[in-house]
Amino acid sequence: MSYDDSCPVCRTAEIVCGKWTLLIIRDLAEGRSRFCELERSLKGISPRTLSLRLRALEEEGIVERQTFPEVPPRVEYALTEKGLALVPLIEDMRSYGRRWLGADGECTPASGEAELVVPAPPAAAAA
Amino acid sequence: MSYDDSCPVCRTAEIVCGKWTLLIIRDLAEGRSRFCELERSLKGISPRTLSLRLRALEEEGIVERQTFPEVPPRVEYALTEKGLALVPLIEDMRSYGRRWLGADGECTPASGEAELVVPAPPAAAAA
DNA sequence: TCCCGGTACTTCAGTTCGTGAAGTCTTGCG
DNA sequence: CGCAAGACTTCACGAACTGAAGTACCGGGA
Repeated sequence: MSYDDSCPVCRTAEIVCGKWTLLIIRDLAEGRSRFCELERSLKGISPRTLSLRLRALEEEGIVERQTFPEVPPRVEYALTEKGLALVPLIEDMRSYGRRWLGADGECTPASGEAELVVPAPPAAAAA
Repeated sequence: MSYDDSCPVCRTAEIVCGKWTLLIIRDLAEGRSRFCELERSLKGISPRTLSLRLRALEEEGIVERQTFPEVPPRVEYALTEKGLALVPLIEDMRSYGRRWLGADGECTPASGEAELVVPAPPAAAAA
């Protein structure tokens, strides 16, 4: 891919810059998820791309895959520690999008967001 | 591109996920730069891609382009405020790369890094 | 005089990446 | 039987990215 391997920004860019990759991680940051849930949440992704991304992310050790031997087979994906470490990146993107791109949708169930980021807003800021 | 427009993460992903885009911003975060400097620093980028990215980034209001009517014509690119707001993202990527991908190179002239983060080195450093 | 080098690109042909639609495999249900 | 669910593959096509080459400009050296 011709990026410079010794540069940490390049290395991260390589992982992160496939189309949909960051969005998959954003979804998984909310909790473990199944293939078809991701497919539904990432409206517009092709199953081929989702499959490819998930596989690559698994190889990188960013997501973990767990198969259940049920009868429509069930597979769940979750972030590893290495994957969780990307969440601050996502949060930066979220605030950037809100501040500079005028995007204010939730796009994720809003459940995890508070947990993940805000430790405890100092009540003073509001006043 | 089929991303969800109301989602801030998606919107940012759209901007940021072209190959090289983040690296261009990383370079520009070190200070204004010319086309051929970027070309040299981003070893392996094709001039076409660089040109395309720079143009797109300009349209987005992330970089500013300034032309000097000199005799080999000179063009300089710099981050706007909207572009500078992406620097924390780059810094997250840098620490992620260092911590989780074992990449410890500098990849940028090392000059800017300190400038950007440290407000003013105590005069003792020079002596 | 003619060619060279530097800068900022554009054009071209070819490869890789991502897409939508459709197909695969398994078993439970009506 | 035939469809449904779930997790994918396969296929053919278009978009993105690539390397090599070309364009336009002019000053300077052989």
